[in-house]
Amino acid sequence: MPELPEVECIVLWLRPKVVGRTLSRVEVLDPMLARSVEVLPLPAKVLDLFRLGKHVVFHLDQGFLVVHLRMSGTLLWGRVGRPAHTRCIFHLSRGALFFVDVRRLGTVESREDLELGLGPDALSDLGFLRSALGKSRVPIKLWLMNQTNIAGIGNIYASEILFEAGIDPRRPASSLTAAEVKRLGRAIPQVLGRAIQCTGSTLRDGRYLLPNGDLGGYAPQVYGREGQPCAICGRPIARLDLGGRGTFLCPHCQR
DNA sequence: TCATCCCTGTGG
DNA sequence: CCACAGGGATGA
Repeated sequence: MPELPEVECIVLWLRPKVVGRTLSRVEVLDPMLARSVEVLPLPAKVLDLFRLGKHVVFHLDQGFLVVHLRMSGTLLWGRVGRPAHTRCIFHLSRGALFFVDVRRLGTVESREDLELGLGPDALSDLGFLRSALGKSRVPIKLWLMNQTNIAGIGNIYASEILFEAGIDPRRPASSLTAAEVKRLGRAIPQVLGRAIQCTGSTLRDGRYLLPNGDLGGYAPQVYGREGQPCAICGRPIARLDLGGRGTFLCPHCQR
């Protein structure tokens, strides 16, 4: 479900609620994500909460708790009762955080380090793009979605960013001209920043929510809009398959 | 570098 | 019923 903007919004919302509080218990309801949670020394103080790529990281006084929401996970703050599909509950002083995940693909792990194998964050300095892209012949959209290349971009925003940059998602990464790399470097923070300002995107299935239950307000320009008119030229948005994922573009505006 | 798989739910 | 869903690990 969540890509960089959604995870960023979740973290921004939660940070003031959890930082400084004590994590007394992690109640694992789904054995599928038990993993190394038991190893966690509790109780622990939450020193900080931050985003790393698409991961939510609790910095505890004795290590890190890393949550990955994958396709359908979300974090809901202190609701009365237990939401459907709750897989795990983080019990904090004066509050509880529910990890809800219909598809059960999400993960919770305690770690001593943060070596997650991620490339530079998509909101960091993108000066590396030019040389990095030159080394790969994979379609640019798949390159952007590979977290070891650049961290945080997923299936929605890969399509959105390439529309903003006017680049066809099928183009080999190494085929981009200097001007196109420059446009891409501008489109990435622009699209992601705009999405964060809109508190992320909630698709029709309504799975992504802010921790208080609010919906994200970002309206995609191309993602999920097959057949609808392009905002620039009015011609219909097309859909194609890249790496087994739905890919949306304006064939006229993106070259 | 690809297809396949993990899992569950929804929409056409 | 089948296609598809915001992610990523795996193995051919």
